[in-house]
Amino acid sequence: MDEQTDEQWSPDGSADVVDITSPATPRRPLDQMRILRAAVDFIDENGLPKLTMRRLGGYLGVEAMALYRYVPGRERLLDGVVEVVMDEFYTTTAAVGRSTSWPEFLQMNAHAVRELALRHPRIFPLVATRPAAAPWLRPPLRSLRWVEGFLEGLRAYGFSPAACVQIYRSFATFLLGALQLEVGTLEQTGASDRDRVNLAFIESDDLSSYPMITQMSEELKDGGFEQDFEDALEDLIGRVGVLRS
Amino acid sequence: MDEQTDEQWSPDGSADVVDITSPATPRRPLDQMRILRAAVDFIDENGLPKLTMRRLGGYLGVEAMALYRYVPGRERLLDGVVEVVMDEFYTTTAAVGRSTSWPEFLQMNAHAVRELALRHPRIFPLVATRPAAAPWLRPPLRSLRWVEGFLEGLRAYGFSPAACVQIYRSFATFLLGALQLEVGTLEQTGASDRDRVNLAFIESDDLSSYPMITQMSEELKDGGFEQDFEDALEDLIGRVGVLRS
DNA sequence: GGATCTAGTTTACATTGTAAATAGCAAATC
DNA sequence: GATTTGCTATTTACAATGTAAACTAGATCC
Repeated sequence: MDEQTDEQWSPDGSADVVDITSPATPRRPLDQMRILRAAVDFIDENGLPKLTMRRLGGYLGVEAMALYRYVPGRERLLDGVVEVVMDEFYTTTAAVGRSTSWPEFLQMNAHAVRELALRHPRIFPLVATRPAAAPWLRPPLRSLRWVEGFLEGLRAYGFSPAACVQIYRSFATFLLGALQLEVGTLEQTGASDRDRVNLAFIESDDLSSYPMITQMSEELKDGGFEQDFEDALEDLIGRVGVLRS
Repeated sequence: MDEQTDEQWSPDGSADVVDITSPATPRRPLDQMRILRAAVDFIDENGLPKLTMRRLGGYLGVEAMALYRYVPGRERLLDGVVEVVMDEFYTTTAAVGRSTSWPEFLQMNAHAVRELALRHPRIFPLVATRPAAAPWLRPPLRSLRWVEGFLEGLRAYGFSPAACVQIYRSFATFLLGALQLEVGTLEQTGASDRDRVNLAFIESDDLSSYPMITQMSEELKDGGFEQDFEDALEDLIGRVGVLRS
């Protein structure tokens, strides 16, 4: 199987950089960054469980073992994927800078993280759960550079150092909860498809025995993640305001 | 590997049952519940990555394939693990019932979930991230029975149906964020141990280039999860109070 | 020419999840 | 009693995985 796919890399060359010799080979040599970005794309397209070293190799037109020259192993590769995504996030966010008011600053940052999560719904769980580089970094806000900028921004708005840290933490908690929840519903069941094998050992999923749930099924049903997010964010901002004294 | 065992069921009826190796059961027939509980214990002790069908079999004194008579596969087994843990949670929580006031009701429930997370720190991520039975169930509050009781409680305190649902959602978001974060730090690095291979492709973890972080390193360092949890909970309760009108 | 390095491939192996066939053994049937 | 039936666990088997080690084709330098 694994048809190995005929190299869909356009051999366009286009390398008019300082490169001296002939670009005879259509195959650009591998490098760490290219592998990591390919992994990001691959997971976006096919999901984490499908990412194997061999398949990622095939995706890059290369044997699996070639990857090991640039990446210590699958586990570290996933760490790298997280860092790449967070870097992308950082560069698209750094421009936000100090806009006008601190509430707006928080708003924009929150929305930027949400967009990240929705742009990479199958990677976000990794961002959310992998152990961070430093133990005090709190996922999903785990890029040192980003945190630096965030704290700097808050400081400039007049918050005390202690308040800045507090805000960072609340912010992380809020984003992790809200986005993990939202993103989790996008990935519909993935592994366990609709074969309803008899694992109903504990509770019946017959709703008729749950009157409250039945009664509120209307309200429960509509997702309303966006609204929830905005509400909770608004609330967080309100709470932060108190810290400003 | 897989030592341990050496199967000494004596074929003759020699009565001395002393066997040091297998901990509890000499030879009771398997059943689904026993397997699931063993899986819970196993993950608690050894962590999810170490749980393989063969090892779980060995843990129960049985070959791997024996499990397949009672469980459709590894993926479903993990679903079952989640359900077992949530059931344990439900039974220890149901007694809480309506205590005195709704703030206290929320407090006790929140603390119960936190205790669950801290009692099973290596299982909580499963509870938090596996797709739930119904799409509107929000992890980690994913037991129908529990949700029913929760809504019932809130209703009895006079909240409107819409408010109940809203509270359920905020509650889930808060708990998911706070506990996932806390539990995540307990499992220190797990996969990637301290071999600092050169994956520092993007950011240096040299703190000297991050003045804000350095400046606030004091505040950042201490975990303070307990305090964060209580604060955020208090805040959530405050917000819920507004919904009561 | 060689020698050495570089970047990728081949081969190999232990471990995984799980399908299929098999064996042990109790109760049921003759 | 002997034998059939049914359940339960084991054995065997296989494809897929991560990764170590050996190998190889080309580029670079003496």
